Amino acid sequence: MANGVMAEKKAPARGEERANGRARGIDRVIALMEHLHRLRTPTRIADIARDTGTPRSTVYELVNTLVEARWLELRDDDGTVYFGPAMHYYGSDYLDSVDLIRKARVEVAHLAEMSGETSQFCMLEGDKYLVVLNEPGRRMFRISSEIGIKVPIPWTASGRLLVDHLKPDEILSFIPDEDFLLPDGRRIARDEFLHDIGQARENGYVRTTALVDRFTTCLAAPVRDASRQCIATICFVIPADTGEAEQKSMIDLLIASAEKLSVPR
Amino acid sequence: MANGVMAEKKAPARGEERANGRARGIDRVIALMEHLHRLRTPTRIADIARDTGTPRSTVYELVNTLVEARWLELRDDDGTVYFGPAMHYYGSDYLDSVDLIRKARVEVAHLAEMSGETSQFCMLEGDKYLVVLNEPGRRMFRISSEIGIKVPIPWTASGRLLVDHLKPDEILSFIPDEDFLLPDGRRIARDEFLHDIGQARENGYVRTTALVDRFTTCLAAPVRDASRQCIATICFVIPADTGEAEQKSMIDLLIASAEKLSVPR
DNA sequence: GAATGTTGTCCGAAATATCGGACTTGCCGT
DNA sequence: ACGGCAAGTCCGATATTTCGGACAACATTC
Repeated sequence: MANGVMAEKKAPARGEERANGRARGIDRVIALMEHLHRLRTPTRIADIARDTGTPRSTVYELVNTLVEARWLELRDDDGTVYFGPAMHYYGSDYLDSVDLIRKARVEVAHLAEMSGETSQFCMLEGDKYLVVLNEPGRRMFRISSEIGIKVPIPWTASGRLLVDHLKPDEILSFIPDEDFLLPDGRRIARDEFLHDIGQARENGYVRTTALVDRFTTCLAAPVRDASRQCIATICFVIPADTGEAEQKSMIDLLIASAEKLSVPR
Repeated sequence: MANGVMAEKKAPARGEERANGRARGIDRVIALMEHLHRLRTPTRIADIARDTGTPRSTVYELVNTLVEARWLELRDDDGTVYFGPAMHYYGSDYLDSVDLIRKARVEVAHLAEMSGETSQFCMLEGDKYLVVLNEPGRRMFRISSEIGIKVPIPWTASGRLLVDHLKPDEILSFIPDEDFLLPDGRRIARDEFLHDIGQARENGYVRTTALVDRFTTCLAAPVRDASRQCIATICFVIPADTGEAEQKSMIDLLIASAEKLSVPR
């Protein structure tokens, strides 16, 4: 295998499995795009075929079609493909069409510019947390964006705000058990997690340190809808050794921005 | 017709026309997405069917699939569909994967924040100009983004830089005749256009006023590759009555940013 | 330089996705 | 209340797309 890509799941087409291997082109394409998004790197066609369980001849056929439409681009001359400009155009149309996100973009950009630190706008999708907007700061100590990548709720500061409308037992049944296990093997205690959530609601913000990454602190503030439910968060991702005074003033910035995005009380 | 959408072209599937109306699902989907991007507004399914020349039952079937994959979203409860979050995720992956664009994002954001005015990053696609990145200023006097929308080269300030590696006769044969006709019916004189281009190359920037829009001025500076060819531009879109001193300092900002994005001489 | 593996193209067969049209439901104006 | 129109669902037939496998062109290894 010339590329370090591992088969992830031998994705079974999409939706329901079909008895024989045959699938619609559109379902193959959806699987292909999801696969590229998971890998987040230009990928060779043969690897796509293997890892998505799509016949090789079919992938070649579809990739040709998609490259022509600029949904995909051939990269580097090393026979890899990745997303093309059309995805950016359609994605921009989406961002502009959603009121809250359009406003959040201004806030996130402003926060990142003001502070020089990475600022994000996050929401839930199902029982997972994900980054919707990411504005790298001047420091930019994390290069690869994680936009649209699902992450377990307990791994994140924002997650502690996004479930704060649920009762403790609802929270624990909402979040899958395995999501309390951090990537480094540590396990987040359920009662501590619930305690954090109560604390966060009281404070109007949340801070976590060294959760996913040993040297990173996250600061987050809640964006609330008319019913005071937290529908999104806005946050900073900063080095853990940032001074307390600086952190305090960043929290104030966050709360002000979050307030602007929230439906007025 | 309950919606003000006009049939644009009765799009003939994609690629080559097929004798009978039958087409692949993937080609139908590509036509559908391009259609939404052209309209840039949530659209009813029946209208999509009519305007793309796709059978109604087929569109319903495909839209269901795409909504499930979050490529599309049902909007408003008024039965319209538009792009969904997946497009944003894939589009972000694209932006992050292209070196020049990733760097340009920082510059454009910075310029918009500094000046409070709308800043853009533009490139050619075929013989058309298009906006790749758009950061609205605080003023934000133009709401709808035009990201990924093809515009005739002569209509734009940046266009006068993007063709400056061609000889005069090459330029005139590169740009379609009808592209010299402005939306308001005026026609751009070819020799004036060529003169502008020469001037722009000499100055290292270009300014246009009241081209597409009577009250708008555009300032643009060239991003050049190793062979000194202009491969992109970075620009401001400002009210035409902006003071000269302010414009001058904005031009300096532009040139500095464009220089940073260019391959060093 | 033979053996082995990888990339990309091509082709015919068969399984099936697309399509047309019928049908239901709901809305609107008269 | 009624007729006309649009939205959305459903179903069977058939034109077409997917798929497997063969093949050629290169690259890599021993």
